[in-house]
Amino acid sequence: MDVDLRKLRYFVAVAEELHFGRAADRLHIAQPVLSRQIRALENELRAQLFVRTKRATELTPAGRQLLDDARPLLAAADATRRRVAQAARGAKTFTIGFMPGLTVTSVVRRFAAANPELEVEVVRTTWDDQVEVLHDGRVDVSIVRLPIDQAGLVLRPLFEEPRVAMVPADHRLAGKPSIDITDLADEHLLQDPDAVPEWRDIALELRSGHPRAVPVLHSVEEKLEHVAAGNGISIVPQSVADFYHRPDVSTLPVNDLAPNKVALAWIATRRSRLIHSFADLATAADWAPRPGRRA
Amino acid sequence: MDVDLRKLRYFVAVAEELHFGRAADRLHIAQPVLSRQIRALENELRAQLFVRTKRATELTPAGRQLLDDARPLLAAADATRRRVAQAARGAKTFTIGFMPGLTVTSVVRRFAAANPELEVEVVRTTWDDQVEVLHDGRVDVSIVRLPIDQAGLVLRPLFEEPRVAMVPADHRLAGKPSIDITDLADEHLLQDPDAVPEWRDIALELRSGHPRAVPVLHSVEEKLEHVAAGNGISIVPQSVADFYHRPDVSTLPVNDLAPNKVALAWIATRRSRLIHSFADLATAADWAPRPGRRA
DNA sequence: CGTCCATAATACCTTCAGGGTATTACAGCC
DNA sequence: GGCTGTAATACCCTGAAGGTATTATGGACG
Repeated sequence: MDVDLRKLRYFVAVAEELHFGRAADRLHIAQPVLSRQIRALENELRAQLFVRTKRATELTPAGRQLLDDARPLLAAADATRRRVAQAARGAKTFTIGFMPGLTVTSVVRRFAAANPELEVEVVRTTWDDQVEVLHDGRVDVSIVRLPIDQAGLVLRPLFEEPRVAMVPADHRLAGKPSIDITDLADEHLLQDPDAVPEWRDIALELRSGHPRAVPVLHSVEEKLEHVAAGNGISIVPQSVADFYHRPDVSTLPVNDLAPNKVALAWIATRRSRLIHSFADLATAADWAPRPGRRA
Repeated sequence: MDVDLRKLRYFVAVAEELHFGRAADRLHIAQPVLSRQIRALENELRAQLFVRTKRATELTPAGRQLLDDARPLLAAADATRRRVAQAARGAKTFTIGFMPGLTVTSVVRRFAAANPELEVEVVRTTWDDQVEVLHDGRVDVSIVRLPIDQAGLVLRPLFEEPRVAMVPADHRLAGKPSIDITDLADEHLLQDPDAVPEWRDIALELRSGHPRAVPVLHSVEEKLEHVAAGNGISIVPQSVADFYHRPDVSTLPVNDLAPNKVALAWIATRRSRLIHSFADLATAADWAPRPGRRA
């Protein structure tokens, strides 16, 4: 009658690997078991999920539909476990995620004061997991930097802030009062080009057909390390530049760069007095960037 | 590792019945099995879900949290099954729910014309299931009458329409050009008083402390049957009155009655080109009530 | 106060799903 | 034609989920 979440997890692994053997390794089970479980799932759902040719494994339309649905479903199940565990621990906690550079202390302090029975936690997120932490229940609300995948979320805009370029201190542009985005056309950007469409559209290295590889960087610190080492430049929100200041990296205001939008996000299916009261506090708060250390 | 949806369903049954025996009956399993499964669930989650005194069964805080999460989770699982089954059937269908009185044909026709590869279905909903059909995947979008439980949904307002009173044709007020809500203070209303707060706040029968029972009515037709039989009166949106017209029931415009709001709703976690294109069509459509047959 | 009743838990059995290993079937490649 | 990579098949074993019979226990009641 009910789908089995274990089988769903198996299915997602196979759908992502498109290879039974590798998926089985990832799941730490034997390959024949996985084959059998997927077969069973297909029977239960009365739907073929994969086309297995001897040489390749592909998703059917039904499989694609299931993959779309299975991921949020599994995330919701994880979130449920987390929330129950927390409720059982007795101590009611409320966890707030936030992206680097954002200063949440004042809002958090006011929220904690208004809810003294609550244990209020904060979690620093990254680009990769700022949405994930919401879906899997690690945080109750998260202060995110747009753009994000908004599916299943409620967003409340908080403020906008300019974005600036971070270059090595000995860079030819370092020290200029401001630059145009076109000045960066022949630079190497240490992040996903889509995050800065203004640069992507003019970048020489992308037009040359030989884009340089972008290392996978999960934190601002790592990114700055690469900038300082002269491996490239980076575009970050003003507050990030202010917060993660280091002498061997210079900050440059850039004209014609759309500001970064910051919003509060939470799961649309959840309805909680606490979430709404936090949202109201956050909306009312003064998010003006603190005076930068650069000044 | 993963929670078992079967156990979750069992849990919900027990949480709703607060009685292992009755819950077991409802689930068509033996009571000891149910006791054991709930125990197992409690162990897996490392959380006590019920306090079992010899005489009563109560939810713990963790149990309440789980109940809140389990219901949408199970609904999402159902919806997944439905959508996969549909995708497997090959014929891509798009299903639109709508409440009584609403005329969706023109929008549906235009949507079907714009998506000829699609099989477009319509489903009439009721007050009870207009939200449920969205959560369990029976429809892709639904045209709902507010107020509804908006958790997990995206709403797009479409239009508003006045509400009118339906009374027996031989009622003392029948035939009046219009009445005030106060004229109905000593009438019996055949619906949930909270649906018409203007009446609830003045109703004599509610102030007397001896409210008459409201029969459980699932369709407009049943409601009108009761009205015609003289068992009470009913407040409905104008378009419902126009559509379900019968000679032994009269329609009365009522002053000081907030209009009924109609909106398009869909599941917040879903992101589909089709849903958005339907939403745009629906927003652009002319929803002005058709000329009533009463005229 | 003893008996009965209602209710959940315990004991014990049976079946079958899910895990494992060994092996086979089959397509492509050298 | 043998070799390799890949999924499926065959077969076994364990444990979870279902069932029935019974027990423990607190409340109701004569």
